[in-house]
Amino acid sequence: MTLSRLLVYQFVAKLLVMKNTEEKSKYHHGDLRETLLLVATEMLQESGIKEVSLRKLASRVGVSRTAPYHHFKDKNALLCGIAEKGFEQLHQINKCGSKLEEISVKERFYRFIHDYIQFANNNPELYELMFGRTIWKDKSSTLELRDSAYPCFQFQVDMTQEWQKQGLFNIDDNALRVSQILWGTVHGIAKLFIDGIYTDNSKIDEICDYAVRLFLSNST
Amino acid sequence: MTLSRLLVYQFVAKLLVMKNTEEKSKYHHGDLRETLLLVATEMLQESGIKEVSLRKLASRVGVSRTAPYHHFKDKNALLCGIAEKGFEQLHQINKCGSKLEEISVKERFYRFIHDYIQFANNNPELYELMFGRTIWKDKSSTLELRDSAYPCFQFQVDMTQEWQKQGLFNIDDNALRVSQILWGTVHGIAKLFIDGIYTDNSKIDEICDYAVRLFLSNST
DNA sequence: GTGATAACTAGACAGTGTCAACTTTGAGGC
DNA sequence: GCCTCAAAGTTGACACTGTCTAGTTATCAC
Repeated sequence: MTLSRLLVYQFVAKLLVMKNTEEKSKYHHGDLRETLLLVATEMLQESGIKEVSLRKLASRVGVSRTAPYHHFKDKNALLCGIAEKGFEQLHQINKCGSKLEEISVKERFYRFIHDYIQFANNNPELYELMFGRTIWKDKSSTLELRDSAYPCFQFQVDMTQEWQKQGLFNIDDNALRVSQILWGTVHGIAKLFIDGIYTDNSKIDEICDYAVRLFLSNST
Repeated sequence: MTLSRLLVYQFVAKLLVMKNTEEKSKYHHGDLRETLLLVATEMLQESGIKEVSLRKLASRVGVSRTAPYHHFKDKNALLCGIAEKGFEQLHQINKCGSKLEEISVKERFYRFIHDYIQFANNNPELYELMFGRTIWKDKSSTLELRDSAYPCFQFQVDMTQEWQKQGLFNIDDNALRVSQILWGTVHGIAKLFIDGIYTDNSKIDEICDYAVRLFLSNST
């Protein structure tokens, strides 16, 4: 709903900017909110969250220091906006992986673990932000962020339920709890990698292998 | 308790300073390095890493803004110093848990998981610092930090080896890899709790139960 | 056209980490 | 006991940061 309104707004804004001449005054940017999110994500991926400052962002986009405040309540809201898109991406990856019907359940389970950790590894700074306390602790998470993150969380529980039905895990176990352990595992491994404690990236496949083995040594 | 220890410590430090005359000049603090670490840890636990600034710390200790720079190269070095002590604590907890010979291996395994997550939960800000990218990424970790952290990491591998010998895990598996999965799991769950994504602390015991069950459903 | 209002700007303030230059102090060699 | 010197502590300064207030400009609805 907010998204659709946003899209309408962007469309209108672009029309307005291009209305007469392409060299229309730039006092109004036209699509500043989305541009800010894009450039901020770029800065994040390039040089880490520590280098993302509203002032640098603004100057990079070509607006004044305080312009972003008309689109985001504060810096936290901007960060939530970035994380939002991250969750949409991750959700998409999970959905794709679970759809592969030509491979066995066990392989799909491996794929989930592997793709998850790979996503974190390919987008370390984004992942750090998405699951960091900066945006989650102290109820600082935006409503929109929660709207984008919760379905992603829920999907992991749904997948676990599916795995139970297919015999990977005990059907009598509480799916939420099992999912919390599984997610904890991939999250923990991902974190240890991207935080620089596990350093040998070339071992990711092997580690995923072991994870699958430890969890499934009893099944099938 | 931390506070009382701090006060005792400061008292002793002051005693040393006042060795001869009680109104000895306070120009030299006497034990600024250790006091800084203690008070900084306090500030960290009280109100989070975001509230720990060198200037506030200095004023709280009663010295000038730049005094800490004579004992720590920069803020990062101070944070490493705090984390160092955290690792010593965690190592101690692990060692204690592994010594309980009157309970079964399986119970000791449960205790490891439980105590680990409990430690993180009791010291969320400290744990966050200890394993955060702030001090680990970009080779910013101090030599002293690594000296205190690596034995702690190694101990988890040693424990895993012990568990293998006792039949909890396949003896032929690579102990390092198994340990990486196990540690990943407890680390991930701990992080999800302290970062505010898993919110129901009352479920910690149950979650630990499930973790043990998932890993050990094949053994014994 | 005419408000109203959304979008944007500049100025200001209180923070931050850290560098350089200066002062005080205590310990060790004479 | 004095003198030196390095260690410990000081103030001033700089370049940053997020965010508030007040003012300006462009655009939309009427």
